[in-house]
Amino acid sequence: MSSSLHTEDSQWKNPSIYSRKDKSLGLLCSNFLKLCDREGVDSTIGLDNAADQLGVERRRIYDIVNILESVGVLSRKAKNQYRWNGYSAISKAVDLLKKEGLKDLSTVSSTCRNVSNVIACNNSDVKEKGEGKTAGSHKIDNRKEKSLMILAQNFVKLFHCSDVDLISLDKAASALLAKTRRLYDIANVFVSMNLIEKIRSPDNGKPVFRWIAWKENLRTGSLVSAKSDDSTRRTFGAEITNTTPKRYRDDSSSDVMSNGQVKRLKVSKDDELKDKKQEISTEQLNERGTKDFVFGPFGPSSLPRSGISGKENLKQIQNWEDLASKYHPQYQNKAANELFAHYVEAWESWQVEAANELHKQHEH
DNA sequence: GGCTCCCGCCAACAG
DNA sequence: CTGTTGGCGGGAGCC
Repeated sequence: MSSSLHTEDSQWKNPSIYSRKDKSLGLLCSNFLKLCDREGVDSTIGLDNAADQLGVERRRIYDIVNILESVGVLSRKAKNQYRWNGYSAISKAVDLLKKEGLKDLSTVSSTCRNVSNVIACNNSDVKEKGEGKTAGSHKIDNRKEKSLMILAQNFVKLFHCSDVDLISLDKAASALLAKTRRLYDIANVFVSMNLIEKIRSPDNGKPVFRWIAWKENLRTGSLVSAKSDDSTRRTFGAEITNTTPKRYRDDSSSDVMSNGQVKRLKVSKDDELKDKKQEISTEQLNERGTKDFVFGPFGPSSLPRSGISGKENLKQIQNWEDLASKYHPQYQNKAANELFAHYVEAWESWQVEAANELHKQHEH
């Protein structure tokens, strides 16, 4: 108790070493996934427990859970209870999302014209939730529309329903009528799941994201973070002493799970960036013994948009975009900025328009 | 200096 | 009402 050997050797204990990276959503997500995955079948995740195990506030768990739910790995069972669906659920969910997105595209609404806007608009229509409420047609949950889950789903659609491979958060934000800040959260989680990756635009070095899970031929995924032996995980768990002990559940912690094995792995700080997805092995995750992780029904044969040569074109166009981005800083005043914005929007618009055309005549 | 994005306030929502 | 969820943006860390 009072034996506080306060010497200067306690490096990881020194509050001045604090790095916000140690608390990033992505890292937390990795740990959370580990937590979930180690449980066998019938794994029910308790938010309190999870927060406790990971040494973070509940608030952060909500963020992660919502995003994870958007791609199906989790689903809400009850208050404070989530069910772990496994990684195999992702392809299904994404597939569905893609279908949804494409459908929305074909039924172009009046004002919504390009992919982004269609996606952004489509959640403003009715939810068709059976017949629960009698004449309960008041203003639709504005709150719900803006939820992280919906936004995350739309973000996914953006990748799968448009021809662009590289998407900057900036663009995505304006496309989805959302705040960029929120997309950072989502992107970080997806990155930690290896669904997408962040790369730099060659010219300007502006970060953009690209979908990398189960690409063309390799049908296994990624999600390396789930298990694997990569010891690049940062310290975490019960070691975060400086994590504002503000509002945790009391110590009586009824450990639902066996005992937290999420203890610190003790690794050096900077090396996680090295091994990105790079090598996506065929297995390395299905060691749980269950039928998890199948990733079957997701082939390259999607995108009915028969863009044979169009694809090439669009690739080309992307360069233009990058080019445009590069020039962005040149515009100083507001007017010019808006002009630029218009330009970008126009670019997106016509691109999609073309896709739509193909779509239509493909329909017949 | 701009890009990232953690933190936690506090308002909806559920019980 | 209390407790749970989670939008939201201030502002600080990081490049």
